Amino acid sequence: MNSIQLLSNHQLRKTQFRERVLDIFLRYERALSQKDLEEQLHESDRITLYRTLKTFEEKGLIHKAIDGSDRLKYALCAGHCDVHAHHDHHAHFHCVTCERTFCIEDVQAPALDAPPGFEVESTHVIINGRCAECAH
Amino acid sequence: MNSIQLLSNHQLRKTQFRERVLDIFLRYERALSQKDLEEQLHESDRITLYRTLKTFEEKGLIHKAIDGSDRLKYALCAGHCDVHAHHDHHAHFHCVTCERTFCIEDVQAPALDAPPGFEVESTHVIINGRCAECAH
DNA sequence: TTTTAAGTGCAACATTGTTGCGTGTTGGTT
DNA sequence: AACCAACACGCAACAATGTTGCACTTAAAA
Repeated sequence: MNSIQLLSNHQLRKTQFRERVLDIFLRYERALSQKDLEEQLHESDRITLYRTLKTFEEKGLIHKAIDGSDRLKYALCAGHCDVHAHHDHHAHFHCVTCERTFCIEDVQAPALDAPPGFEVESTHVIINGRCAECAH
Repeated sequence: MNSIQLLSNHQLRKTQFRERVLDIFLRYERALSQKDLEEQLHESDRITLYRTLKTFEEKGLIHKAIDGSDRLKYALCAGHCDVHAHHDHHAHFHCVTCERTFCIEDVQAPALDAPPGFEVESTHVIINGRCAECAH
């Protein structure tokens, strides 16, 4: 999957900026904050990036990666999300040392007993700890 | 448990402001954002509140309630947390309609297989959905 | 009651989130 | 190939939130 395919699959216009952003996601394969992206995109407009991420999220290319850090992060969707719904049910591993966040596809959300009357829509699992590089 | 006991149990000076903040937590029994608190505390200093919450969190009176919303929230700890460590392993239910967040003590974090070399420190479970009041 | 370590409140600044608007670009249509 | 309308971009501006420094006040220990 390349950035141009991703854009056309999601009814988005192909622009140089969007391709650059998607290429970074494809290259790093982990959740990235806006700041992470700005560091990779030499010369980029903060607002354009903000709106680009928002659009990508709405169209189902990327999803918010809740990791418990203060900073909002995004990660590429596995592939079958679209403008109607996201289907990412994996866990996010957040390294407390290097602050990087990884998607862990294997972990499923637990079966749960919500209180009576509560309607469950989606669940997220966040794991805090130290990644392989920071652990030793 | 009242606010004065909570403060002395955690080696914190008893001040009027801290008592007011704790009373709100005791009254509402759910996770509250700084803005929620400001609305209850008529006349309060934003910075003092910010530092008060930070201190409470460090001393183990309250914990960050990660709920996937943009706003950081805090909730009272169950009781056995202190300056050394937090021991809150419950789930947080975040209502997508009214934005309120509830601690769900019954749900445990799932057993998990972190990738090789990753050290797990803590896990969080977030449930998004609609609370009893907003569901019907 | 005195002392001092801690808490409070104001000012100031940094960072991030968000919107409006004029200009440039894309992709479909003529 | 040229045109056009919708969309995307980039700048300005503002809002909300996070954070620190400092002077003044207060809690609690001596």
